[in-house]
Amino acid sequence: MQHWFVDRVPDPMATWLEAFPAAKMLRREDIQSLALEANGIIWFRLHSGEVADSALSSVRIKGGQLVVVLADEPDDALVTSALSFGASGCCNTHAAPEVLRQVALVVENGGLWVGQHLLQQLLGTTSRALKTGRREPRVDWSLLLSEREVQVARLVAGGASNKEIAMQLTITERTVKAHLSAVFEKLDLRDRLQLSLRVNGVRA
Amino acid sequence: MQHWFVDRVPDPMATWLEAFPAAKMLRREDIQSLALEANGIIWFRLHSGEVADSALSSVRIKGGQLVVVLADEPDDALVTSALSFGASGCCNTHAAPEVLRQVALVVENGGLWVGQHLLQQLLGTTSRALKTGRREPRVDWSLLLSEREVQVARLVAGGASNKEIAMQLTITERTVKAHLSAVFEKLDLRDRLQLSLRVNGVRA
DNA sequence: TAACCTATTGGACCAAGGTACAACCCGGTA
DNA sequence: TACCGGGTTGTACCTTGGTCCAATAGGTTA
Repeated sequence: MQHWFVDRVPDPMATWLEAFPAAKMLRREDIQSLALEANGIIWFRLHSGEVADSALSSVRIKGGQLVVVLADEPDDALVTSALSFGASGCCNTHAAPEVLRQVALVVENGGLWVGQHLLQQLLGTTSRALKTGRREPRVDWSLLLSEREVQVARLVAGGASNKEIAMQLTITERTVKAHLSAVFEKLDLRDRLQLSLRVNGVRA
Repeated sequence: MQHWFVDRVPDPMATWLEAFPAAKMLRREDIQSLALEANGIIWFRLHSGEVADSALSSVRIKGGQLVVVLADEPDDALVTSALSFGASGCCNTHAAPEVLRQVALVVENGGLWVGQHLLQQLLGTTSRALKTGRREPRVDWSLLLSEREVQVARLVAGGASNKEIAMQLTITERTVKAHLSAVFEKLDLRDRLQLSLRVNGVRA
């Protein structure tokens, strides 16, 4: 699964790369000329003030191509217009890496990703689940760790080996182990696979 | 995150345990007396012919308690009534373990899980993403493996060690390794963490 | 029947993951 | 100043994961 991030500027958000290290950046003007395989997700960023229609019209959504809109200021109107244009979802530009992975998970399985507020509107019900205020099931792990430990944890969760992490962060493999030991201790996990499940939200 | 499966019968579906090995089974009559912590998901099974209202009325959805309905024969009416009753989603009783994990992922993050058909109805749009017929992005891994290899792969993906898998399947740890080597070979993966990402759909 | 796939196991072996104990540097704080 | 936490690294050691080569056995298919 390849990920392309399309923006007006060539620099990706740090969170995007954290979510998908292998992702590629594209300028909007480049997207036309490039032949993208169908097997991937295009993340199309909409800056503040932009509307979905005019910006997205430059993208030819070919058969099966999945598009997710990253909105600086998402609202229901923007989401619906994005969906009606053929996008598979819409989320916040500054969403955390875990959220982006979750969105990708849903989208690549043929699902649509819409915000809760919109769903509530659409359903028109007094769904309790929408009102229980469960906003923070993920208060957890990243808050318990130091900044460096979070970096290591995310890379591990993405499948990287200690050696790869060491190179990426330009530190010793030994230091990676030290951070990981601290992470395991703090989160009460026994190995990197458990950590991956925790970070990726697959807790069983 | 604890999972409880509530059914009229005490025997869980095999897929449920594959998805959440640590899940607990409950009879419907037992659910009242049991004090369930808020930190978990209740999977409530509706058999063929049952309607959400009458069956679900036995469940007291306390503050923050997450409920997902497992329907033998889901339809839009059932889903909407389940949601309006306070459930966070509704999916098929016989859904694959990966789908169940995905549903859990969405729900525990405060999302709602609804079928695509319903979403299409609700949106009333001609969303292309809903019509591209992308039903099988996951044609992949399980079809490439033998039955035994699939079992091992799922347990690995859930975070189990070789020793644990060996005990669970009552085979030697050596045999587990053999199966895993075969799995890695067939799926072109390098280690168990990559396998976990693949099975759990976290491919970056 | 021969060929083939799957499941199973053994032994040897190497690589990677993880722990224990200890040390250094640095910035903030009591 | 002394203390503490975070980041860094080292040595040594143990455990787990994974591979290679090899073998047995049951079932299916050409």
